[in-house]
This record gives sequence, C-alpha cells and structure tokens, in this order.
Amino acid sequence: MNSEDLLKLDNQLCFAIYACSREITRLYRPILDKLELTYPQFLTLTVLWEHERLTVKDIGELLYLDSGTLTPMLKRMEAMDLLSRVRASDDERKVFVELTSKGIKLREDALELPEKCIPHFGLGKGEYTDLLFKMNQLIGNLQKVTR
Amino acid sequence: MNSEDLLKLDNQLCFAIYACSREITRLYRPILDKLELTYPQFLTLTVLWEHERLTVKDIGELLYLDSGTLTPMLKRMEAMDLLSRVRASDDERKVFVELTSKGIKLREDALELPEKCIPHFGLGKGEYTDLLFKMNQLIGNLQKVTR
DNA sequence: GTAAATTTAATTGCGTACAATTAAATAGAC
DNA sequence: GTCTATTTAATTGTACGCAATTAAATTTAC
Repeated sequence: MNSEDLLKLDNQLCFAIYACSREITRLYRPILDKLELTYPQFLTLTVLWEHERLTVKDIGELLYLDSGTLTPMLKRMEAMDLLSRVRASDDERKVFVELTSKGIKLREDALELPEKCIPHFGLGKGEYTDLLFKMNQLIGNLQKVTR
Repeated sequence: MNSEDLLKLDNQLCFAIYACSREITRLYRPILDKLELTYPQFLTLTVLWEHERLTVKDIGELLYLDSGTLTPMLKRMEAMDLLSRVRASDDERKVFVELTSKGIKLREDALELPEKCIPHFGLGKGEYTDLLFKMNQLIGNLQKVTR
C-alpha cells in the first residue's frame, strides 16, 4: 500500500485497534458499573489478584501505565476500601499496594466479566487465542521501537 | 478456557488490544508532536481529508465519538485554524465542520505518519491486512451487541 | 565518605472519553 | 396547527493517560 492509501481511515490498523478497544470497554461497562469499577481499575485488581503485593512501579510495568495515572487511581481505590497503599520501610521510595478483604472478595463477582463478555466477541476458541497471540506479538514489536 | 483462566491478564484479549492501542499512540507521538496534533485530532483530520464537509454527528459516527468529546476538541482545532465550525442554515441543530486551507495543507506532512510508523509494526503486508480485517470484524460483532 | 546520578512516587497541567443533562430546532402524530 | 417526541450539539462532571516537573530516597562513582 502506498502512503496515500495508508492515510485512509479504513486502512489504518491503529484506528481499528483504538476503536475496538473502546467498543470492548462499552461492552464491559454494564458489568463494570455493577461492580462499581472502571476498566483500568478492573485491570489493577486483576494484577493484584494474581500477585498479592506490588509496588506502584510493578503495576505500571504490568499495565503500561505511569504514576501520573496510577497514583490518583490507586488513591480512589483506597478510598473505596479495595486496597491499601503502604510505603516500604526498607526503601521509602517504594509504595506497596495490597488488596483489602473487600478487594479480594470482589474477584468472585468479577469472574463473570470475561465469562459473559468474551462470547460476544463472536470469535471461535482458536480465533480468540490466535488474535490474542498476534496482538501480544504486535505489542512486543512496538516496544522494541519505543523503549 | 474456564472463567478462572479468562480472568488472567495474559489471557485477556481486551487488555492486549487496550495496551496495543496505547503503544501505537506512543509510537506515533513524535511525529504527531511535530505536526502539533493529538491522535484523535489526526483522526478527525483524516475523515475531513476524505469527506470535505461533515457535521459533528457524521464525525462522531465515523470515529465512534460523541459531542462531549468532539465539541471541545473541534473548538481547539478551530482555534488552531485547522477547521471551521458553521451552524447549518437549513437545520440549525447541525454544525458543519470544514477544513481551512491550513488544515488541507497539513495532509502532505501527515502522509509520513502512517508511512513511517506502520513498518515498525513488524507485520508483513498480508499480516497487516489480515489483522485489519479481523479487528474490523470484531468491531462489527461488538456493535451488534452494544447498539 | 560525599557529591552526582538514578530511582520512585507524587504533582501539575492538558486533552481526551463518556455518562448525564440541557437547550434549541425540527419532525411526527393527531 | 399544536403538542409531543426526536434529533443535534453543547455543557457538566468524573476518570483516565501521559508529558513534564518535583521531591525524596537510594545507588554509584570517585
């Protein structure tokens, strides 16, 4: 494709991905609302369900977010009693984030989010896995350039 | 995959797409900065390069954005002398958006954005087209549910 | 051992996203 | 023709997302 064609909206993969990301969030929103979570908050809980205790930096590396995004979001989630933020005693630059019992318990209710929503993607099992692999590959390629 | 597995970050296609969207924006940013544009502003120009004159609603339907996002962004772009906003005389609810000569001219410089960035995706020509098709298909599937 | 460099989180500021509401104009129902 | 419903954009308010800066703690270089 030449650069004229690449400029057309319909040929821009980046737009398709950007639009798709927002469409999925739209699909998730009713259940997220029920859980009283935003999508980035749900992702934050997801990594904490998997890791128990993480620094702000750890979360940032897992979700590709920086402290400018995370600090205020984590404070909101702390105010909601989903997690606690404690400055590390051995290295006072670090802040450990840990789930409260409420945050841990929320996992059971959150199980239905992917369970109920992913079928609406209309992808076969192989297609889902394949697309997941390709997107992760693309992320990897991009990071080679941008880091 | 069961719902326990689907909840894991590494298995969530939605996260891969969300992260990928932001990684692409990160890749685009140096050139966008040079053009003094944000990514959504670039998309808005893209549809106006293709259509000449669009209402706010038209732009919203093409980019899946609502007036809450578009109105302030279009005002900023008007202040940058990239486009004009004129209320339609036959139907005063509508606002027509049209590029200024500066907005039209910017297209030449913008050609290098996809031209230079897309090679960094590290995808073969077939892979790019294939992934584009699959993402658009997924968007279509999602819209069946959310509209 | 101390000065400089690095790391970590917080802060500031700007620009989206989007739900919800408002206000004005137009279309439809009768 | 008028009353109601719908359409369109704007407004308001909240929450990201990220660049740039700040401030404090720790590492390192010497």
